[in-house]
Amino acid sequence: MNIGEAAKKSGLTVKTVRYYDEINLIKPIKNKVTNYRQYTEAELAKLQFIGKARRFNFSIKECKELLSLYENQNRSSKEVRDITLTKISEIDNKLKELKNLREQLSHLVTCCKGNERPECPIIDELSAKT
Amino acid sequence: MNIGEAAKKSGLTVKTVRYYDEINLIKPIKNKVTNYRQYTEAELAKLQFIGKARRFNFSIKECKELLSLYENQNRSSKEVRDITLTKISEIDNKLKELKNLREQLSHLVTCCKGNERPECPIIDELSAKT
DNA sequence: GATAAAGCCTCCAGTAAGGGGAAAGTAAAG
DNA sequence: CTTTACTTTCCCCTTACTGGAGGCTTTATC
Repeated sequence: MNIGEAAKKSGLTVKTVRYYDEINLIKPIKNKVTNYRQYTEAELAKLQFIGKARRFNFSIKECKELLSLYENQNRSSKEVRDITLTKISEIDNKLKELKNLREQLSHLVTCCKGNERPECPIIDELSAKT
Repeated sequence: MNIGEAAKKSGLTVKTVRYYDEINLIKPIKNKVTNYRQYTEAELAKLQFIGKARRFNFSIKECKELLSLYENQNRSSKEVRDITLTKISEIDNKLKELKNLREQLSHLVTCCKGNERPECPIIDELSAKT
């Protein structure tokens, strides 16, 4: 199938699919005459796999790893699980950081009257030394 | 003061400070002879302000807005508060998204034995249609 | 005074993961 | 035969810097 159909069926954009070719993630064969990319069903499945993994917040590099495990029938499930656990721990760190930020910002907001006057504890805090 | 001192006192890197000059965020005067950037105390204070705002997850564009409010003695605190509220709501969206991801990933992990066998519910899920 | 180290300068390239758009070839429909 | 839709490559743009090369200036050491 052509790239448009592959994109539609995988829920990715044509640009994205072309990009995945460019970075050697999913390289379809090309029609020698038209120079169009030709995607097989197996390649479509991999595109869908990548799309889903990306939605799970895996980076392209991690997607590459997962894809090679996906293609390796002799993989150990431990390898996949370890990558996933690492990702979860990254997410946990990000969550902690964002919660902390949220708390500080919302504290500032409660201190700020939010009126037409110039006195503003938020600006004061941002201006404070240290 | 020279850029190195300004960087150190603001907790930013020299590269970053130079970048802020390049994007017209904080533009110091330059010594005509040596071509060195010369930072005043006021500019240092702004660098510190930016550094803090960046740590609060404000984008450069938002920092620019906050900085102009910081410099405007006639600002209304409402303007500052509104920017901050918007930022909090962005953080909330990100939090929701990450929590959702974490839940799904940790569900997958509990389903995966993580042993030497190839059967892996994580890969299966990533391979699943839809 | 010579030299070396540190600090500063500009310019170029690269990051992640594509998006936007131009110019040109190809295919399908009316 | 023409229009429209699809595809191609190419190049620039995004965020917020970071790293490095090559070349001045200043300071410290011998």
